[in-house]
Amino acid sequence: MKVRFAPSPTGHLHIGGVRTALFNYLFVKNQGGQFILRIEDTDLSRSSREMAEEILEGLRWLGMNWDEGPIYQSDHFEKYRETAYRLLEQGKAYRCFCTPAEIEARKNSLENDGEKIYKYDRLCLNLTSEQIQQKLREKTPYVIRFFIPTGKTYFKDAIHKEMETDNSELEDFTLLKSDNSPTYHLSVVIDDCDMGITHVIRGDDHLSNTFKQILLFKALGLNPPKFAHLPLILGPDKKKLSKRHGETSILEFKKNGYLPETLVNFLSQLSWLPADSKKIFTMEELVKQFSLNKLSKSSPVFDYDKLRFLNGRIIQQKEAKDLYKLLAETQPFMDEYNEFPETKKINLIDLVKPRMKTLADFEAKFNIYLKGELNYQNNDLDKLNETHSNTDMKRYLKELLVKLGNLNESRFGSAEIEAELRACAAENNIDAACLIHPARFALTAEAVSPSIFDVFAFFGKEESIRRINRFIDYLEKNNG
RNA sequence: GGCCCGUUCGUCUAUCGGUUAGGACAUAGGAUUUUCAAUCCUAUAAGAGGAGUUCGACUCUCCUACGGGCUACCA
Repeated sequence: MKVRFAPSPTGHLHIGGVRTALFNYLFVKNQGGQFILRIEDTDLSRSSREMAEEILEGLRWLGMNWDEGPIYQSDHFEKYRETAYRLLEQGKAYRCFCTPAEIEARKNSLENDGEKIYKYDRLCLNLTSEQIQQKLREKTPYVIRFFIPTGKTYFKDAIHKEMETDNSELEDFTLLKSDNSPTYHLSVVIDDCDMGITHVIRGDDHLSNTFKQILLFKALGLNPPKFAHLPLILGPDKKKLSKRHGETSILEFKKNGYLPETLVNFLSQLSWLPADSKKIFTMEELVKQFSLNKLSKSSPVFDYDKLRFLNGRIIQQKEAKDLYKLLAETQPFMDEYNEFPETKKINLIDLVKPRMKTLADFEAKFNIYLKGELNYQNNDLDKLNETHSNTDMKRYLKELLVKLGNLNESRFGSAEIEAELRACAAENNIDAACLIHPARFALTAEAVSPSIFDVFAFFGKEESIRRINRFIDYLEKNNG
């Protein structure tokens, strides 16, 4: 068995394309076959090598390694041309000298039986050989059109079941453009055949095209592969998710701090439900249980909430040292922390990771915990003031400083600090919260943090005291 | 306009003629906690509408509505 993922490098690799690649991958690995990567760059003017590279990078990042390729269609132009001319000689295709403008005009104006014409009217099919020779001598540009035979075309789609159309619905589509380059239909059919593709798994947007391609396969005396058309992913607005939806390039997700496992798990749950909806699966586990006929036919909507949820869960499950590596690889802000010891950074990651939804979320924490960028003027302080006056905070924090001062640097651990703090609260006849909340804000300038005692321990005695004093100074300078 | 595909909680989905229509995300409440997150518990919430077939339909058929796709010398 062989499948291919065949993106065209005319834009970024978007999430829909990734899903198509993933389902191809899961299917063929489950079957023990090969996954081939083919770059459909027949439209030279719109394709670029940079985009192709980006597609490869995206697939690699997600862990979908291909067994063959990348194969570039632009390397096979000669073959496509030959095939088109062979069909021409066999009378299965014909030259068309009409310009796009002429065809457009006829489609718009001509009506027979009050019906609007929506197909090419086969004007050039009736050209005599003299007329054709004349046009060729005049060097009139032409395209080669496929002649759609009469009859009906059937195929069985793995997801949509039986498909059928009357060939009269189909247009004599172009095989070879006037610049001698092939159209998509020609190149896919030839390549799918040459590469021995057994299953074509692609988006629903190709469902109608399939009839044309089957006719082409048959005209060439070839057996069409099996087809499976995946429902298209919709954006939150229920429109097809595509480049139009903004930053949907897969690498954008990487940049924004999503993990490959997140995308793979999330995407695998679109149109399919891997056994346990609670579990996070590895690629291997997904491969094991994948089956094409368990896919749903309807279009799923892309849900960012769920994506974030999954990403947060996966971050939590990761070891801090692995997260450190991932951060270093994907998040440029990490460069600003080169002078900090690695163990310190890993400790911080361990401390804050339960609250992180994306790798990018770590940046704010690094700022606060390592760089010490404390901006006291924020809403959190206002909220804090609702229950803790500045005067009280100052007083209690000073008491706390005394207690902390008694602690030996070597005994500055979470449990010891908690004991000291609670003792301090008891002596002053106040709730521990009256110390904890101001302390949290003094250390982080935030109302939310990991366990405050762990935060103390992370900073160590010296830095903890420094930060508290800094906050006290701030309070003294601002409204006493 | 024509042809095609689709339609179960707000979202992703389970069910493959007989279920109190299940789970997950989100939302709300509770437990826990120093805060938040996490975790655990609970709640809210669905078969587009209409005909048929059947003892019985979310499941099969048809119609309508809605959504999407295709209708290029783009893929």
